[in-house]
Amino acid sequence: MRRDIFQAIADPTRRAIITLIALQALTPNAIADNFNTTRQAVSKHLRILTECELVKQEQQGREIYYSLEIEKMKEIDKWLNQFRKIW
Amino acid sequence: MRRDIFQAIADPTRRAIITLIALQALTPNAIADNFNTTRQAVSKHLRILTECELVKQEQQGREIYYSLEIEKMKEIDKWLNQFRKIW
DNA sequence: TATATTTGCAACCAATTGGTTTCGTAAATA
DNA sequence: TATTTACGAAACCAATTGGTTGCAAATATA
Repeated sequence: MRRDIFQAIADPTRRAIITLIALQALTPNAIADNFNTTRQAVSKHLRILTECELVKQEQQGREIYYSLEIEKMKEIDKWLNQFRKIW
Repeated sequence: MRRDIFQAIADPTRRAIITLIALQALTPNAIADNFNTTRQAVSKHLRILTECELVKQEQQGREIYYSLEIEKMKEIDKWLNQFRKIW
């Protein structure tokens, strides 16, 4: 299964999740509350984000807090570098 | 049909095409020669890239030269800005 | 004029996607 | 202990994707 950061940010809901958890760690339910979607749908997005290491988890009792692996975002920035020489 | 720049760069072949035509305008056949794919497949990728205005065409006789709309690439950079405040 | 080349476009196909429903498990609470 | 809550995972579904084949139009060449 192809799973890279560019595919991860292709989905608008995932981009919104990324923006959301960039500021603070949130549980799947808390994330779902911010969108017009179900907890399960968010869960699937989180799995994809986890698989490409864009997101890290922290278990706290029965809750799991998700937050952004900000370092990974720099990979997009790195890819853009080749175009910075032009623009 | 959803068609934005993030979805456009999700495909690795399209990213390679973008890199290729960033330096020089090329025809679909010339682009296809660079990959292990057919002219028609490249053509479909070019259509997607054109639809989200990442690519511009220039007709020259029966040939069509495709080149990168470099300004559009800045939209990705713009989206990354919100994370630059953090990293 | 007849033929070859370059291309876009439509039809089709298998694989993947985003989503839902359902289920099982683990932790908190009554 | 029984119930509720939070969650991941699996099965399933419709829509989309990347790719192919085939064709028609336009330009170049013999």
